[in-house]
Amino acid sequence: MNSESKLFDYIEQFMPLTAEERSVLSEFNLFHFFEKGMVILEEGDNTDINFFVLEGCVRCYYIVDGEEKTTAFYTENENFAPDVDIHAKSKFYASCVENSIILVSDSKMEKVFFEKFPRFETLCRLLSERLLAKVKSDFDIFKLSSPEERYIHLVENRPDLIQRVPQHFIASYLGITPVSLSRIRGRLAKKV
Amino acid sequence: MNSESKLFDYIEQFMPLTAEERSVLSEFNLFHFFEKGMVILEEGDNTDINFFVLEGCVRCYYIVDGEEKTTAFYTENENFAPDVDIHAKSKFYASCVENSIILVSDSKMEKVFFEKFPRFETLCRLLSERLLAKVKSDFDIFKLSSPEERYIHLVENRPDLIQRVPQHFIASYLGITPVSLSRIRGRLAKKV
DNA sequence: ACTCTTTCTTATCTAAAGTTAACGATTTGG
DNA sequence: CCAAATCGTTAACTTTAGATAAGAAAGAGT
Repeated sequence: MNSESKLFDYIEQFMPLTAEERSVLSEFNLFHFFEKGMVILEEGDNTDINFFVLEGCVRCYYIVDGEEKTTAFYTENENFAPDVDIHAKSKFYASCVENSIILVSDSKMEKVFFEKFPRFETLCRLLSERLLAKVKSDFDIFKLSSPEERYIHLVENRPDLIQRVPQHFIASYLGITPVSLSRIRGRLAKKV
Repeated sequence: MNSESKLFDYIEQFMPLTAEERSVLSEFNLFHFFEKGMVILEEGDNTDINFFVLEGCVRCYYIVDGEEKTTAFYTENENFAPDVDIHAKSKFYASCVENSIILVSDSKMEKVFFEKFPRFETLCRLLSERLLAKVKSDFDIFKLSSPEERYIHLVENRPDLIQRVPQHFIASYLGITPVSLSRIRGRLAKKV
């Protein structure tokens, strides 16, 4: 299956696309291929940009005192942007954990599309609200849990991440150090 | 200033309201007054409900093993809903930390209003996207910080909360126990 | 004023996370 | 195929959080 049909398939989970909508989407030249390790966003970059991961895995991280601190992973059909304020500067970096196909858009494309197809605005509002609820709920669970519980939760809910992402990235994603994560894994292995 | 003009003022930060829009908003009977301590949402409640705090302060919390675990506070001009899926059941509680004026709406009202005034959909999308970015950023900061740093961050960024909310609620909001927060405050007091 | 609750602090002990450093194992690049 | 970098584990030690209990301080209700 090619990249374009993956995108159409994803959108059609929520609403069917007309031929015209497909064609306008195609004209945007949205698709970009990035190799593993490539940095697609840096601190200080312009924020009028939106990423939608069609295939692969992207890691977002801050650099604090020279150290990378991972805060998020985005995989198939997840999207992210550095900031809502398109005139701001990004505070974090993003790089590809794997070879990835990513849709890159900006507010101008978005505007054209929303004006041409207003029902997309509804879709985006719903997706945005849904995502907001998910992030809030994840945040709640994070606060309610100990590091060990957070790791268990991740293993149960995103087992793919454990497989495809190096462990020291997972550690800061869990808000702990790599050493600490290694110990937690050791403890859990003994318990079984 | 009455409650209604506070609402209009808030919306007009983003876009001017026509007389008709104001009148439709007024007809909805959105305004509700709740006294300090009142529980406005319980675990298991229907989720087709949306709260917008016009005045006062609401605390959201889970009950885990019989203990209240606070995860969020909402104050002036902040809104929240128990879930995006309006057919779900709420997983958390919400109660008023202070006497509060709250706008309570549901998806039916929302739909009527969106259909009558489509540009509200744009406003809501933008607000939702903005909020999403804020929650994500807060989550990032939370993960990057130790409990002590999180407390300092809260004191610097939401000093009002420290004043108006009992400390043991703040503690679980910071992901720690009340005892631990008390110690952190003790440590910080000595350092100065 | 007095009691009862709520709230916060303090102390003790235990458990776990942070820090640093050292050691293999694996991967990467020449 | 070797050298270098990356990645994960382990260990020693320090710091901090969790659990529990006890007590002080402040508020609420009678």
